[in-house]
Amino acid sequence: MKRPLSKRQQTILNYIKDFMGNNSYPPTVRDIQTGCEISSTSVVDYNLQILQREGYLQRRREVSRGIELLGETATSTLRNLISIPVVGNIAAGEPLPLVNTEQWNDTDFDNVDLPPFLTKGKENVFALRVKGESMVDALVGDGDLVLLESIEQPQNGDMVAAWLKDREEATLKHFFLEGDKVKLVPANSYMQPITVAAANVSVRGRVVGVVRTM
Amino acid sequence: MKRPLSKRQQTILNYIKDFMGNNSYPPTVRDIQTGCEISSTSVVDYNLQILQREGYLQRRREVSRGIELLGETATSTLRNLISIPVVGNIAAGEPLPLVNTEQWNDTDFDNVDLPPFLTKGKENVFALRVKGESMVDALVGDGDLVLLESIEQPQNGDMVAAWLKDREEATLKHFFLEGDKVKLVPANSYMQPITVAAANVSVRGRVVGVVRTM
DNA sequence: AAATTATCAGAACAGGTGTACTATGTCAAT
DNA sequence: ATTGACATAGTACACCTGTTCTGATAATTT
Repeated sequence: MKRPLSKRQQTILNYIKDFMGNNSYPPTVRDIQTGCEISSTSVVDYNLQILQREGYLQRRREVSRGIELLGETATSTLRNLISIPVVGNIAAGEPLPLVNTEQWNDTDFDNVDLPPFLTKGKENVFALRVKGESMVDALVGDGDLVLLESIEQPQNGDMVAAWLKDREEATLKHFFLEGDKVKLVPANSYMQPITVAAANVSVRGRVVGVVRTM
Repeated sequence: MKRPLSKRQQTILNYIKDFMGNNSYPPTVRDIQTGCEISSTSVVDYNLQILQREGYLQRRREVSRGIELLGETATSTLRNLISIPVVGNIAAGEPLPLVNTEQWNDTDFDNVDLPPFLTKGKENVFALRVKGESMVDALVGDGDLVLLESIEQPQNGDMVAAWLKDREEATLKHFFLEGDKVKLVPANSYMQPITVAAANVSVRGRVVGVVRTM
């Protein structure tokens, strides 16, 4: 039905959302032009036409800032919500995606809009979509959204998203550094902790929340 | 503190509110002019300056439609979060609280503000705070917030919050009506389903989401 | 390779839009 | 009647802004 959007169209759409979140009025064509570093207003107009044709937004002809977001996009624009990029999946057999913070505004990703209390007001929060049932021992199921704070070094007790190099396995566990070893404790206390060499663990982020819809 | 507004200023303020309710972008000076049947743009500008000075709105100079409503006006117009009452706890040994829908607005409860996608846009959604580890087989842990839609009769397959009368136990399970019996299937497929008499089950709501912060 | 489509670049135009300026009117206090 | 603050009118300007046009480039299909 809906054809996939080009990268530039994604960028524009996310810029509009971001703009309206900050400003309470929509951007002009030229706001979008400079904001997305596009060389011509006609390119913006061209892509806005496509976004309109594909049903992502509505435009009022000849009306300045006459852009109205449609669908889920609309509800998300408004304030009090923090837009978080869903940068990839987390699954047992797949490596955790590594994402540069700089890219986050470049909007190559789907975004979810969440209230601030879920992200603790942190800026550097991203989300991973859970695939499969491999995280049930962390009380996280298939399709759940895991909110991760990008951090340098986890504190003992933090729940982290970790990649175990030798097992080639992603996991969500409580993190405890014990010398040159790391003890990983499942949230579900019925399960056993595991202990591995610190060099074998690659931590991608600290879990700050989990969101499930059904 | 705030001086009373003149009739014309009231008219303008209401027109702006009305306009933004219909259009998702603020009006221009000339929109206000014609909408309020004012003969000159300078009159609009003059009164907008006063409305700004008195704190009713904010203007961005040189920006078309650069009007931002302040105060209660703002939050009421742009409501993007849905306020959900946390009506009580859900724990293994405690009965599920029974709450009248009418009371929800009466703010006897703590509220959480969530984005609409978490509540599927339903009106009759409330939340329960999970106490204890008894719901781990539904992938729900201590402190999680369970979002429930108040419903008449669950559909087969819905995850529901149910009270088992004989066991005096609250539980979260997938619901299947099979004749005069009800099969309750845990989300965690490693656990076994249970089957009980339909008369023994009291369903309080359908689970539409789970939210966890840590 | 050729043709077709999708996308981008640059410039220009016409009308939209915030603002400034001057003049006039209202109305209460002096 | 005079004053002075408040309010309104009309007009004009300079910039903003959506749109259009022509042409070029990249991606895809034939």
